[in-house]
Amino acid sequence: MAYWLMKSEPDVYSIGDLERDRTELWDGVRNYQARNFLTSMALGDRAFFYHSNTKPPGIVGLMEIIDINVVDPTQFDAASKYYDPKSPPEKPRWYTVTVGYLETFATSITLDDLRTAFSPEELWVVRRGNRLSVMPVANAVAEKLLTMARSA
DNA sequence: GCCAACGTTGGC
DNA sequence: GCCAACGTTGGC
Repeated sequence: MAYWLMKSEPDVYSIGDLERDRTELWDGVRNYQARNFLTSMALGDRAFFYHSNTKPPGIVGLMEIIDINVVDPTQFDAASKYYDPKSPPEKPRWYTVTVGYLETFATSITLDDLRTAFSPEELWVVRRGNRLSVMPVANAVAEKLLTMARSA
């Protein structure tokens, strides 16, 4: 089982929204590196939910990957802000996953906490200028994150 | 294929 | 609201 980190702005979609909805199709990723990580995911993988563009940014909960290789429907929706007119319907450009809610951490792990605990090499989200919205998390790092989340 | 212009992300 | 980082686009 692999671990990942997935970002969302809480004003757009938050861990509270996922707790209410229970499952969610993770649409709108329009970056090839992030998409390649999405298509690398396996059923049962876990993903840390990261709140970006908020105060304070940080990891707020845990999700499970419950469906994989899902064609992102918003790429064909002309009314969507994620519409991609260059994506051929017979060979869609953008794939994603469906996530399921697992837990909201009693205390979120802020970006400051992450910088204290991990190097930029260990955890990509603490890299300067990092804009990737989906990234892998090494198992050893994931286990430490879970310990941090549950010992607070 | 290069690279300047542009747009977006996301911390602060 | 600002701006650094950086991916994408498009002219050549």
